[in-house]
Amino acid sequence: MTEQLKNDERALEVIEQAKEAVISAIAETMDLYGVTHSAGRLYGTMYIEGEMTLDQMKDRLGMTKPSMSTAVKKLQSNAMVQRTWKKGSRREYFTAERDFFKSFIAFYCEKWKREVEMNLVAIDKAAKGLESVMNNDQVSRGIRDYAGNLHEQIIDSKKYYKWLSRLIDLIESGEIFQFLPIEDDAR
Amino acid sequence: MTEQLKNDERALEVIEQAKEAVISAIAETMDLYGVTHSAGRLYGTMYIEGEMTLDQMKDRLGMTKPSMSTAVKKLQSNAMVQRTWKKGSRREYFTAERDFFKSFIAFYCEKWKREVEMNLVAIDKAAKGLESVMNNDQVSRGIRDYAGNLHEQIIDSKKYYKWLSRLIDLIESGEIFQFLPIEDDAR
DNA sequence: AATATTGTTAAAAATAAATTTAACGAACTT
DNA sequence: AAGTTCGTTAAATTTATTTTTAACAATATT
Repeated sequence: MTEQLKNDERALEVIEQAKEAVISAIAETMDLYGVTHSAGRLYGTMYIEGEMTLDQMKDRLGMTKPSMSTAVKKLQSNAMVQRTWKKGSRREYFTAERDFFKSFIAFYCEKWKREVEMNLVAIDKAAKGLESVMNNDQVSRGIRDYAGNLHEQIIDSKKYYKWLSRLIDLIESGEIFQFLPIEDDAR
Repeated sequence: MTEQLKNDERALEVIEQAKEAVISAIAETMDLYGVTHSAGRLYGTMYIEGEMTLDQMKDRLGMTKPSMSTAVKKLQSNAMVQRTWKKGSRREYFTAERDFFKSFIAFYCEKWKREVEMNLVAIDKAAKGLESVMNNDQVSRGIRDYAGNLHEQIIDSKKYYKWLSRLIDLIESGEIFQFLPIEDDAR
């Protein structure tokens, strides 16, 4: 083996370790937010390796094709992975969203929207029931007061959901980057 | 049974349903962010019922004390629940953070900080390895270029982590409420 | 038309996570 | 000091989730 080949081999090993460090950090990070570890690893791998097919994924991660298929679907549903078209090929290629700002926006806004929606519906439903108790003078004072206190508490929490809703708008519209610009000095 | 008692009973039933709606919505919401369903239910219950002991929790949720103990610890670690002191009592009382803004800040900033920290460490480590390859002229051109591209990609991603870091500051300092005030018109 | 290739679905197996039972330990009470 | 109360820890159990194996459907290739 020539000197050159040995150097190249060592270099490739170093590169693999570098990739591994980044992929692991991404996977662990995503773990924090309820993404399964292997979906996180897959995202990290695609982020580093670029466009991949299901077969490439299964070889790279040492898993089966069905699990790649489901993991990729999950990531697609979070808008963290997109399917890409390759003319002439029947194969499906997938690309990780490389712009973390877009991933951030898609991931959080999606969840926050569901949070706002679900809770406002529940609050309105609960508030109606509580109001019917509060306004029924056939009911004991103590119980009506109790309903009144609960009512006040849950109505008050709407402030938060409305604020969250405006935060979503601020982020989705990109307006947030006026207050908090992306800086370019990443040394 | 008197008419009054029947009305009260019905009213209490309506109140229970109202609570249940709110608690379920909170639990499902927290599920989205990787909090287990029962920890979510516990938080929701404490949010609605106020201060509780472990024994009250286990009775209310129909679970055992050890699971309440661990769930409450998890919630405490997210700053979503605080221990409260009761003079004269040896018992431990716990209160859910009722200010959702505070919960929001504690929950996300905590995770985002870990995300920034972990990834910046990994990136710096990876970048060092890649630089050693890029600067080694004993290594083939193609491999050095490959390392260079990876290097550029991961260094570029630091922009995002730095931005996220500034977002954390903005939120933790409360400055964000200047741009995005809490509105009080929650009708 | 028969055979590959590619991706998905469904049931089974393996793995991981949550929950309980049981036992312990600390702090108070008598 | 002996007995209680309250909370935690550790092992065992249960439950839920992930992963695989196996079968299938769709599309292309021969």
